[in-house]
Amino acid sequence: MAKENTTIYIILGLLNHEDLSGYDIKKRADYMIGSFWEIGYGQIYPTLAKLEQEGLVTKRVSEESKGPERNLYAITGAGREVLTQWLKVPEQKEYTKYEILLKLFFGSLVPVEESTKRIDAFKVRHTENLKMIEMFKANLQRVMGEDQDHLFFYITVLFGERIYNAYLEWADEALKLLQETPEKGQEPS
Amino acid sequence: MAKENTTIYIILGLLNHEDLSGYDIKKRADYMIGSFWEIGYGQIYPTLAKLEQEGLVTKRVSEESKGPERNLYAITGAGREVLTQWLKVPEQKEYTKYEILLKLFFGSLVPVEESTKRIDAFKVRHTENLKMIEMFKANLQRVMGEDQDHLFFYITVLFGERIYNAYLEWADEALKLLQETPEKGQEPS
DNA sequence: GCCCCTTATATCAAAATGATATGCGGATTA
DNA sequence: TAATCCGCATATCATTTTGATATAAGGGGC
Repeated sequence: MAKENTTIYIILGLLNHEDLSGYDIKKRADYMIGSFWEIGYGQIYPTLAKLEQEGLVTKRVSEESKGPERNLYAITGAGREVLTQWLKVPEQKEYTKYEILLKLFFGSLVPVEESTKRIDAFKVRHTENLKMIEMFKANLQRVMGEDQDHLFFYITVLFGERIYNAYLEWADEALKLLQETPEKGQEPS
Repeated sequence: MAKENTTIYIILGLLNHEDLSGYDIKKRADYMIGSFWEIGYGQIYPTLAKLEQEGLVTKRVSEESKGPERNLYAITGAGREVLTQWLKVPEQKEYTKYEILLKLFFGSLVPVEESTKRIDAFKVRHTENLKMIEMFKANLQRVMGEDQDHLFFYITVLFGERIYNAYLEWADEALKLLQETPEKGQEPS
């Protein structure tokens, strides 16, 4: 498994639906895959240049005279081929990085309140994320069946729902454990 | 929030318990935080050099004459200070990257079996991870209460348990949805 | 007319990824 | 006994990703 630029496939996958600019790609990606894969301009623009050079996408300047100049990209046959090949390879990158768990892991160095505050903030953040996901889910359920793309989108939304719920359940469990723990026996009795 | 080398704090956190070599750090990290934060030699050795240069750790060559030469690192007072400061800052990096969801998202381009095979492999992988986590949990429950470090370790283990369970539940839900879906209406009737 | 926001492209240093190179010592195997 | 393989241990490198910043045009509000 060589070190592989995954951004390539995200861009090709999005362009497979419609022609987009780099800016559009960022917005689409944030909206549609943002809950499980983040992407920045620092990856998008260089990768678009690379894809164009390799003949997997073509670039044209948008004609609309209003607003700033837009470079619109379109996928080519070769690009579609590369995308399909990638989809047939089973291997998959998967990584998670939770700084909160790192800080909790080393949490015995600081007062317990630091840890509970951290978990509280985590809860707030993911309660918000869960709310968003539930909105997506409700919207999707209304249009499901129109085409099979929606089913795949729906499946990724269900993933988000499960994960955010797991986060919140864990947070409550962790807070309860921290509350039960006597503060190193330093309290006056 | 500047671009921050998190590896620094992992190393300092581990060295805070005992002196370790780069190789030890890798093994400890894999074992203890590997389920939510991965780290490679490519980060460890350069970061150790940087930490030494900044006076946050000191290096000495291990005396044991058996086996290859070992560089043992110890945390300094300044290092402990940096670690504690980091633990007091609430902000936290958090990202997840699931290539499987990317491939499912664009899954309408390939036969449904590709997607189900992918999810099956995902299940196998995480069933294994869950089994490992349950072992950790059982071991920890036996030694809990001995010192408060175990509680924090336990809390991170509970996180893994929740997450892996969520993965498996989602996988079954997704497989069910894919099975229910007619294959683009191409079957003879 | 001025300020702020959104659109839009682009670049850069720092950090992380993932693979590979090198070598020692001990155990297994031919 | 020699050959081979594995675990320990340090290290580096190209590629990719991160996260911040630079630049600029156009539209809306005041």
